[in-house]
Amino acid sequence: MMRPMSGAGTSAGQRLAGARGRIDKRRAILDAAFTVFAREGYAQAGVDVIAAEAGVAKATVYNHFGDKETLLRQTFAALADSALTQNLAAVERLADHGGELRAMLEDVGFHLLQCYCDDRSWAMRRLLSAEINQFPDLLDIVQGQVADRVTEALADRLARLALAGRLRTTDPLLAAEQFSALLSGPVDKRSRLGTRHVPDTELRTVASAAVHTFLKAFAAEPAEAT
Amino acid sequence: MMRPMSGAGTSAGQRLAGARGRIDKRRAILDAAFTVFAREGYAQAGVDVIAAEAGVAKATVYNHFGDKETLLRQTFAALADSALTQNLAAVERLADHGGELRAMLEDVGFHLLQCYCDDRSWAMRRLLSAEINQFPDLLDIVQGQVADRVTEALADRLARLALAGRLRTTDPLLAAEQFSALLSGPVDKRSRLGTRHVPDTELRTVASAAVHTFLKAFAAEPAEAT
DNA sequence: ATTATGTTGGACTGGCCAGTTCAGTTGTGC
DNA sequence: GCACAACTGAACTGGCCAGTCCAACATAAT
Repeated sequence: MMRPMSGAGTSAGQRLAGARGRIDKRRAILDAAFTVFAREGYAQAGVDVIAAEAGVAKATVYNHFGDKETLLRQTFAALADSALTQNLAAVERLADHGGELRAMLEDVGFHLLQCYCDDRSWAMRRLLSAEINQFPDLLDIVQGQVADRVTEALADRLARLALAGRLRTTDPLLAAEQFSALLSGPVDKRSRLGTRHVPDTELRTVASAAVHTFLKAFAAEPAEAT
Repeated sequence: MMRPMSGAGTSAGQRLAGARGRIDKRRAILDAAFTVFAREGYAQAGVDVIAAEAGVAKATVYNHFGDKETLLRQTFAALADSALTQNLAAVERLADHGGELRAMLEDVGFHLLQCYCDDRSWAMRRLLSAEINQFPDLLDIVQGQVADRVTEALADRLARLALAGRLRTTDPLLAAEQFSALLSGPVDKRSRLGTRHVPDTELRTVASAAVHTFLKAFAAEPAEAT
């Protein structure tokens, strides 16, 4: 029938065409797998359906991943990887370049919330919840490789702000945890487990409220009026 | 074989024995269903297995609930009902009887965390996450009937404290949301999606930290040193 | 006793799906 | 040109399970 991949591959670069085609298919399968897993659940998801979604034969899926279980793990690994990058980028906005502290915190909070509310992000958490009993090791991939590192990175930044005298805290890790909690907690209810899309303006409102409370607790100055 | 239910039923009250036996079986099935759903997931859970766990024939399950889907819904309804009762009981500990505010908040926080960390509570949330795509209405049962009401009740209590001049806030609902967030957020990471049991001492620590931050933001007095 | 209702175990149907196999195709490196 | 590796489509096996049906049994009310 149609064989778009190989055709497209050769048009781009002949020497890499074979490998490129293979790699592209791998990515296509991982993407399709996540889409279908997220939509139907791991057990419900048929490998045939994933293959169709990826535009690939079922045998090719088994060729790349061996069985459904490792396909799930690889899917999570790929996902966690991209989530980590995005979250760290958000945290890195928190630097001590003399700007106004409140605005900076709100900015970081907003971008963290955007990561948190991303469709794929919600789908991943739901899938993890669903399969945690059958595959406890998935939790290590997600929490150990992503959530913990992000919190740690955030704690680092807060510690430097405390050292610079702009925040007051003896436990930056606790501050980071509570900052995250103030962000994600209120948004949890509003997004109905990721079912409802939360618009950016609402995210900014939540971020602003979170920072307001956070600064009352941790600001170096006695906290100005609101 | 064995027929323990009817025997136990008649020993209690002859007239109700039939009905009682039936009701007991209904409860047994609901309990078993939740156990198995939680352990294996909705799709994976065999109705035969649930029946066996309940000590009942498979046909009896269909007799009571018609099909697997309504069994799931009834299971959630029963669960949400009991969760609501427990949570409201925890919130009601927050009354304005002149006691020390901080201690009272820590007490409420601790008991809310106990509800939140209960095994069945975690299992319910995981199951909900897993099946939200196929059964979006389950969310209304859980969030609409439980979470929202609890937050509302908490907001009521906080409003009365504010009115009595013991807290300072113009938005008790926001305060309630942030209080909940400061409690559940830090515990989320520690409990590994309910996989790990969090000991009471740790819950007290988290509650104490949450109240500490909360009071810095919302206490009527400028906040004493810690 | 009889009737009605609920329960039981077991057998049975129809459908779904992971994973395999295979014969045939395509593009690449040499 | 040839050999090689990946890919394809399709058929096939074996296992699992929701939901139904049935003949026999228990219990309560009349």
